[in-house]
Amino acid sequence: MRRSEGLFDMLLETRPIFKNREYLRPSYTPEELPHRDEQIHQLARILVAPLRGETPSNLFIYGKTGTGKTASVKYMMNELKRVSDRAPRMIEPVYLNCEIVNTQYRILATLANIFLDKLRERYGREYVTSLDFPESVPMTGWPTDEVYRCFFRTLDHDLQLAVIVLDEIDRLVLKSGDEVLYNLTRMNSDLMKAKVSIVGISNDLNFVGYLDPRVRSSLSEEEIVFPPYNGLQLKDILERRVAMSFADDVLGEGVISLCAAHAAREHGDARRALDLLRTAGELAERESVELVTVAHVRRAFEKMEKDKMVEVVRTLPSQSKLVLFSVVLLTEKNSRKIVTGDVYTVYHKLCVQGGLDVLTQRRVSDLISELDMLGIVNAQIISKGRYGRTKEIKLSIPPIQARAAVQEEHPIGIETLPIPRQLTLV
DNA sequence: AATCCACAGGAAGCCCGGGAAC
DNA sequence: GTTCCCGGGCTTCCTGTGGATT
Repeated sequence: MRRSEGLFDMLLETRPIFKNREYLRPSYTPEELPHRDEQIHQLARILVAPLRGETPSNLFIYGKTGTGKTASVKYMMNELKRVSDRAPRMIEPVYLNCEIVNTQYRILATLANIFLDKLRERYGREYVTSLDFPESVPMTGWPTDEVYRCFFRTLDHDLQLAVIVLDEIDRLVLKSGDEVLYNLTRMNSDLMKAKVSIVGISNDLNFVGYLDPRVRSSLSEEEIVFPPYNGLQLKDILERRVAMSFADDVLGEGVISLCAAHAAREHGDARRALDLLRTAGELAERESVELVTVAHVRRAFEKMEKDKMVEVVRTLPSQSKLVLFSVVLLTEKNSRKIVTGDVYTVYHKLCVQGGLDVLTQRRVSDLISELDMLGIVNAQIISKGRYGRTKEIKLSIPPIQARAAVQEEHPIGIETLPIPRQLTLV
């Protein structure tokens, strides 16, 4: 390269890989949803009721991650909103993600605030205040029934239908039980003007089993299942997005197929396929080459797996890190099976060495289960007959990676973990 | 068949921090 | 400031359990 050229010249000379990478991000809601016609049809059939003035049935949607559930529902929400002026009553679709809004209180408070805002939009601030409505419901502090009453009153002020979409509803029930759902489904019998319709979205197919029978029957009046995409469908989806997001002729032979194949293996997750494609493109871009190859896809796959894990471990609370580190040490030290008792012994030692609080074995056992759920370790309950019942724990990630992630620099203000270079085991 | 190990994991309750209202 | 409420992390106490051993 000629020295006289500036720093950016080379980068500018190479053709860009992307036309617009936004279309590959999970935040983008596509305008058309290929291979989901049947599901969208069902959705429409159920949600058409409010346009005729009836209350639509409550609805349950199942499907693994990345099968287009959220996208389809958001699409339907837009459509509902668009045609709602033709309906006999106002239709207000509301979307809540229960991963974030995950307690009864928070759900009710969020809903109350949303509908308070809508009320003010319609009638003006002064009128609403004059009716003795609060400015807003605080995100903590009130008794829950007070929040419920506030939401109820706000909602019932107008002739309207609230279509409440609860995404990742399984998270909510797992964490806080089904009391909210019971209250929400029961509302209709008390509301004078307004009506409520619940749309629950769940990744977990067995989820209804956990529900109170009363909630179950009223919530799953209608059900729609989103099956995973197969390899061909994924390929088709990718091709459509590629046309929008990548420059022409920058994808090498087999790139799309490989992305689709990877995702098909992971229960047909379209989101992952798109992420993979984008990351592969970004790797190629960083190398300033003009062609994305299957090698880029392979490296993108490895990178994503590793990033995901490092991030999870890095953000672990320090006690969990210590438990994980105990497993790492045991894995490095010996080949025999690691059980809860071993981990606790090492963990205890680390705590004493570092002058940290020592948690009880009961709690550590829970922490191990959490690590298991995060996919960092694999904990299986085994029975050794006379020698008890315990969890056999294996690292699911290479010990070197785990060690590096645990030992990563801590943010300022958090105490350093007492991680020794060498540990003498008992 | 009875025993017994080494825990699993449920239930209840404590403590603390944070926010709101009084 | 005090009081109330909520949620999260944790402990204490407890009952349950698969299967080798007695």
